[in-house]
This record gives sequence, structure tokens and C-alpha cells, in this order.
Amino acid sequence: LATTRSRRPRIADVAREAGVSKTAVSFAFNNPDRLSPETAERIRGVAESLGYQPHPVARMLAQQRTSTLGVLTPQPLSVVLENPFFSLFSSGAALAAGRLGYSLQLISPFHGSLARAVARATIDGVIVVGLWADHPEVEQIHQAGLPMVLVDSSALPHHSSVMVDDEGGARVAAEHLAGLGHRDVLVIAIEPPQPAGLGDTEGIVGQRLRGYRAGLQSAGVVLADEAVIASPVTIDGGRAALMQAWEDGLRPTGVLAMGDVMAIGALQAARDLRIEVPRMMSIVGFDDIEFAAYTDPPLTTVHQPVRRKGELAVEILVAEIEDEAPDRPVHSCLEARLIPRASSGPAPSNTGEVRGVAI
Amino acid sequence: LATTRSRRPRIADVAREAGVSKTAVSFAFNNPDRLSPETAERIRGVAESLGYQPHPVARMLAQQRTSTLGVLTPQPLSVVLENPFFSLFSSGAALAAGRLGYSLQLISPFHGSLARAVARATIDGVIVVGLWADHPEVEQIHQAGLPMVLVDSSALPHHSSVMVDDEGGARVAAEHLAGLGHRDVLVIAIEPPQPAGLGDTEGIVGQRLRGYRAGLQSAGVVLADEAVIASPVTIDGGRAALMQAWEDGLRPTGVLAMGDVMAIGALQAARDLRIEVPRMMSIVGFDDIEFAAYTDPPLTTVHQPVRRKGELAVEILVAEIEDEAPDRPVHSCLEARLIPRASSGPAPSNTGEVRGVAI
DNA sequence: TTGTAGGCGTTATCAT
DNA sequence: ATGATAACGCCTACAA
Repeated sequence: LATTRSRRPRIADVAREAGVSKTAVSFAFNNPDRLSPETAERIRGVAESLGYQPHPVARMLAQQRTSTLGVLTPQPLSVVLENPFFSLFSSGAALAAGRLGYSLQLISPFHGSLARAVARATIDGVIVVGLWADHPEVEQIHQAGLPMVLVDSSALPHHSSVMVDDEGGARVAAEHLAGLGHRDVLVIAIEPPQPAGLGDTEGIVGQRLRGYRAGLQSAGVVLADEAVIASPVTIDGGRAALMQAWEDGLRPTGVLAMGDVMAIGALQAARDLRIEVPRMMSIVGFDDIEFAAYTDPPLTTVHQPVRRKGELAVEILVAEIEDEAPDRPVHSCLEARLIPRASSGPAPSNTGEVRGVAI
Repeated sequence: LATTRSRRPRIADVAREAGVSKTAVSFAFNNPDRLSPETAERIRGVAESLGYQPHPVARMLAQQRTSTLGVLTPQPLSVVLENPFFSLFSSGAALAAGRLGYSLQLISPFHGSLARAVARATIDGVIVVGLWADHPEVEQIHQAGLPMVLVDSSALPHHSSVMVDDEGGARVAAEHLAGLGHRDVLVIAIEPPQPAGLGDTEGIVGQRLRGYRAGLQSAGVVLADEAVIASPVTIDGGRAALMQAWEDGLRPTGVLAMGDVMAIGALQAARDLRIEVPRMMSIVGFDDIEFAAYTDPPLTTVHQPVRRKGELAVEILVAEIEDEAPDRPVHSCLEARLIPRASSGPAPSNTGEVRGVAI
């Protein structure tokens, strides 16, 4: 017994059934004021009884807008979704988007191409996050006539952008360690997705590195090149980085990680190496993700308003979409600040240090 | 000096410029075999020089498909995106979707309505996750003719579903505690989003509760109703739950939390209450999110293949979309297993217990 | 207040 | 191998 699978009702079906024109049906949904109340009500009743819903694609085509915003990342969604930073950012973006009547579409490279992925997407504008230096494809996107906002990148100055004072935040973190007497400091940097951006001075890595250097320098400490290790933004990456440094003979008393997940990995490595934190080693993260407050010990880190970044990016983008006049780009920069918790403390004095029983 | 903002080139522009018909241009992109190689190449050249890209919305309308899958959650995106469980699930879904040539659209209630949100979305099918009991709106969605797969809910048996053996996993967790001698056990359950589903026997809460009960009962332990506390799926929720129980005079030696984030909150509450884990209290989570291995102490929990769930849901959905024959629904159930870590241990013996100095 | 007709940009059918 | 033409389903001046 096969169920009769009738095709989706169209606007014409409703019009016929209700004895009105297609226009009237359209008005009943989009412009009820232009119909007599009872007519509008009757039409909606017929529509409901037929199970009619305006076809969203046809609607987009006719209105020339999708009411959807794209969030573009250069890494695969399967990677990016497990990054708490990105989740938090998207959460903020979703909040603002919903408030403004837009939905969100997460976009990642399609068959390796950002441009192709964007071309397939039905969006009115795009937020680019986590971009490294000036990805050549991004220009291409803009030439497709899509409004665009950059997050954490000022590489393309003629586009609006939302930044955080990464350099200032990093400097405060470094000053914190230096002020506690640390002289041997290891930096766990973020590894670029595509092997570029080492001399990158615009991206967040370059900025944070500058901040770290400046903060340490203020106490006369110079950061050696071999004390900077790049790591993927994962717990295991952070752990491997500290492990590797230790095996290489480095003996830092302070660790500056460019992300909390890597700092958590470093915490784990310290535990494995039987290095007590913060007594023997201080570890400072970046971002202040939710879990940072619940590690052992709770993580000292640099807070940045990630959620707010998401909201702001959406607000700017929507303004550019809806404003007839394409104003000059907006560049906004939010503050970062140190959150001192328990993973950082005074540097161990290498004079009077007593180490367990062995001495 | 206003830049001339020329409108997006259309297929007709390319056709005119190349001196061919629109059909030929379309073939050059979608069906190159039906054109002479040189013609195809020439057309593509003209298209590129004009900056032409097929309009995705028009394309969807003509092809009657969007190559996009929806992931529907009853909670706002801003909430759901901060849930590591959901991130992990989506990550798996994104992986499978990309592999099969689909993109993903995250969908949450629009102005409070799931049905409205789905009606706005340009998708070929939908995965419903985190549903409580049988949400009335879901039936409505299906009546719109959209293929649908349910995750963690068997409430609608005529739709395909992906489940995990929640009852079995919960039972093993409870047996684990009971086997360690725990007799006073607190359960931190998941609070339903809409205040329903208390007697819900199909949802994951009902199933896990059944499993907990069965596992305890096997050791002769009965779970009292007041030892079950509902909590939102957040760290703070879990902490508040244990705090509240303590203030109410409950003195459990074992805690079974229905999610790792709540277990992490409980861990935090225990620390605040100066309860040593696992010496004085054992805590067992559920899900096995990434951070569970990095808490202090590392969390004993029930692992479920969340990522695999996402992949499987997509695979089933795509099969239903692309199969002409609407087969009978597929119900698949994955295994859950206990991961013993350091947050659980023998119950404190209330006879020989020595408590710090105070005794 | 309601209806008519044209347009949105593409793909698909069918003829040549 | 290529081209004319009709869907696809809706919105919206403009006319009545």
C-alpha cells in the first residue's frame, strides 16, 4: 500500500483553492496590510489546510537576498568546530544574527578552495575569521560583490575589521611573568594552517609575539628564537610542544601559550614531567575559554571578548549589507586583559631551591 | 570619485560576449562533454574575464536541490554552540557531509518556532538533535516533505534514527560505583529545555536514569527520587546541583552526572566544599568530551561515539535524499563504554574513616 | 482591494 | 555540437 506522495503545494494551488490571485496569496504572507483582514485570514487558512509554505529558494531569488550570513574559516569545519574559541565566537555571532533577522551559515573550504565554497553559498555577506596574512582568495570573494568583515586580521585595510588588542594583551601577560621573576620563558605559538606566515606581522601570531617580546624586554629579558615553538591549536599540540622543549634541553620556568587549549596541554605535560605548577613552572594562556577556570590549577590567562567579537562582526556586516551607501570601512579594536589565576606564581629561586627528598 | 559598481554578470552576459547561447555557457560549467573542447575552454575564459559565477540561488531553484543539510536543535545556537557535545557531533556531521558533497546549515528556533526556522532554510534534509520527547513541531517539518533523521530520540519510530545505548552506558557507570562500595549516590540529570519530559521514557534522560537505577539495583542500592537533581548542561549547572544537594543535607559518596560538563561542575563544587576526589567522593560523567581527560582529577566517564553519530546521521540522511525509493526507516544504535579514570575510587569506609586533624 | 504580467538567473527539454 | 524556449516558484510594479 503505497502512500500517495503528493508534490509540494505552490502558491498557485492556494490561489486557486481560495479563489484569489497569486498576488493576494503573496500579500497574505508578506504584506497583510494590503488585504482586507478577512480575506487575508481566509487565505492563510486555505494555505495552512493545504500545508503550503513559501518556497525559500524561490523567495530568495525574487527578493535578491537570502537573510543569511556566512562565517568563513580557512580550516575544515570538522577541525574548527572543536576549537572552543571558534564556538564562542560563533555563539556571539549567532546571537546578533538572530536578533537582526539573519541566520548563520558556517563555511569552510570546498575541495580545498575558499572561493569555491563561497560561490556555492547562498549568503548576503561574509565574516572571515582565522585568516592568515592576506589569503589571495579573499580578494576574489570580495570581487563577487559580497560585503565582508575580517576578524583578527587587518591585512586588507579597505575591508571592515574587528580586532582585539592582541599585542597589548600579550605584553601584559609577559610583564606578569617577568614581574614574578621569570627569566627563562618558553612561548608556544600558533602554527599556521598553511606553512606561511612566519614573518607575518599583521596576523595575531605576529602581534602576540611582539607583545610577548616587549613585555619581557621591559624587564630586560630577551626572548630567544629557539624559545618560540609553533603548535597546532589543540591540547595535544600544547603538550607536545612543552615535551619537545624539555627534551631539547630547555628549562623554562615560565610558559606563554597563545591559546588556552595549548596551555592546558602544557599543564598536562608539566604533570607528566612531574613539574609542579605554579611552584616550579608558571603557565599563562590566551583567550580565557570557559574551561580555563576549571583546570588544575586554574589557568592564568589573557581574556579577550570573543563572544562580543562575534556580535560586533555581525552588526558591522549587517549594517554594510543594509546600508545603501557603502560607507568607508569600520575598524574596531577591543581590549584584552590579564586574568590572574593559580597557574602562575613567583619564579623558583635557583639558589635556595629545595627539591623533595633527593637532596 | 565614486567607483562604478557594476552589477553581477549573468549567464546572458557571458553568452553575448562569447557569441554563444546561454545553454552553451551552462554546459561549459555543468556538462563540458557536450561541447567541443575549444568552445568550452573559450567560454570559460570569457566567464573568468567577466568575473562570472553561476548564481547559487538560481541554480538551486532550477535544479530543485540545495546540496545543503540542516542540523536542527531546539535550543538557540548561541547556547548550543558552547556545548562541547554538540560541537563534536557537528564536527562529525561536517566531515561526512563534506565527503558526500553537501554543506551544513545549523538551524535553531526562529522567533521561538522550529517549524518556521526550517521553512526559512534552504536544505534538502534535516538532522534533529537534542529533541525532547516528541516535539509537536517535528511532525510538521516532515509534512513539508523533508527527509529527516533523529538523533538520540526514538520518539518517532517511522523516521530513521541514530541512538547510543544510553541505558547500557548508564548501567555500567552505576555498576562501577556500586562495585566500589558506594551506597549513597546522587544523580545529576539533564534539565529539559521546555519544562516537560519528566516521565519521559524515550529520551536520553529517561534511558540513562533507567540504566543508573538498574546498575545500582544490581548491588541492592535503591535510588531515591530526591537523589536525582536536574541541571542545565553547563559547568555552573553541575556545580550548583551538587552544592544544592549538600545544602539539602545529602551526603553522597558517589555522583553520576549525565554529562561531562556537569561532572566538571561537580568536581569544582567538591573542591569548594573541601571534599577530596576520589578519596571522599567519586564522580562519574557521561559523553567523554575532550576535556574530560584533563580535569583534576581526570574524569571517569562513559564514552559515547559522538563524532561517529554525526557521521552516521549524515550518511543515513543523504541516502534517503538520494535514493529514489523511500525505504523503510533505519534505526541504528551505537555502543557506549566506561572509561575509568581517576575521579572514582573505593567508597570511604564510614567505620575507620580518619578525617584530618579535627578528630 | 485585487489582478495581470514581467522579472529574478539558472537548468532542462527538445529540436536542429 | 549548439540553440530556442519553457520550466523552477515567488515577488512586485503597475493597472484596474
